[in-house]
Amino acid sequence: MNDRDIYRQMPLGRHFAQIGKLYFGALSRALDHMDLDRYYSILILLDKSGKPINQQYIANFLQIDKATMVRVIDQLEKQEYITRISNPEDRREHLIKLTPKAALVLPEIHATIQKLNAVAFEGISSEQRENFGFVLETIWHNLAKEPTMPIILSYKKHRLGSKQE
Amino acid sequence: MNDRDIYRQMPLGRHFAQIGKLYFGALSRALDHMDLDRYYSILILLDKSGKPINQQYIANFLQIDKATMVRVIDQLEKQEYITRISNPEDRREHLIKLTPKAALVLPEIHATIQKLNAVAFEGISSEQRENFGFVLETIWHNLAKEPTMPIILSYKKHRLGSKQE
DNA sequence: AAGAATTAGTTATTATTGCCAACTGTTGTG
DNA sequence: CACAACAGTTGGCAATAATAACTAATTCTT
Repeated sequence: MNDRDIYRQMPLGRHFAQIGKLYFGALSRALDHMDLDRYYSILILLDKSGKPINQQYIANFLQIDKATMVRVIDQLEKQEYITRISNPEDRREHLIKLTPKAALVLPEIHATIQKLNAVAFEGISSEQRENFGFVLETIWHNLAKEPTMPIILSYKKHRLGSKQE
Repeated sequence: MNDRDIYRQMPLGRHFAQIGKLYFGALSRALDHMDLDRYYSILILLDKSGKPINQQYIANFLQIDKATMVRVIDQLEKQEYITRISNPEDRREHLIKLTPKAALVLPEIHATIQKLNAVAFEGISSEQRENFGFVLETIWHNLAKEPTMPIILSYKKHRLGSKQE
């Protein structure tokens, strides 16, 4: 069996993981000049939601546990991309709101993602692409029903200066 | 915008990562009774290759660095799934060979993966599935050409007993 | 054929991550 | 009013994989 065939025999999840890795590597690279490490997703979520949302909601949406979320929010707040506002209607909640600084960088983030998506889908017809999206969602649904072990997933951007092979 | 629409706006890579996580969670769960933590992939690679291969080759194939590979191999060797053999033709190399114990568990691993793949693709026509595979490979190629930051990806199985939400 | 460069593998060190458990303060429920 | 449930916070921890520096074996250079 040659490499290509063996590759096809690998567990499906491995391909997803690998591609996810490639994608975030490219995205990190393209947005490297921002001090944002990763967590673009949080800003995007807030942006698209169009209204302040609390931490627990974000954590659920992004499938991160709330303790981790606290630290991410801390970081983003320190960098002045977001602010915490205590919700007067439920003082347990902290509503997270985008700052003007975030509004400034979001267009570039969106544009970069669009561009990267375009690269990813190069040579693929819009029909195929649509089908792909459908299958992706279906797989997600199918697997979400399966019993699982808790799995820790981390995408960590490495410090600069590490060599590239 | 509702959650579903927002989800669609998230970076493509996020979906891959998430699905990869689900997949490995389910796989780990299904194969929990084996003492194999993860690294099924190495056994599969060795199995499909049909011949002993050296560590560097495995590391390249699975995109793991060689230092990490040493530990994985150590672990698998201790558990007697593989053996290291010094290659007489190039004594720098250690050829990795599956043991009878590995041969014993491999059928179940393969079967479990097949079953899980079947679950994942439930409700998807073989045509769609084929198209999906094609798109996946294309995306991989497209992204592999992009400049990237080094990204550390880890899928870590958690100890038992942790609660599931 | 001797010395330099490369390669496979190893070890030690290190930074990072994101989980869990335990805690505080707030709200809802009986 | 007591008790449960919930949002957020903090500390501690286990796991991971990367880099760098090293050894031993091989190949390349001149």
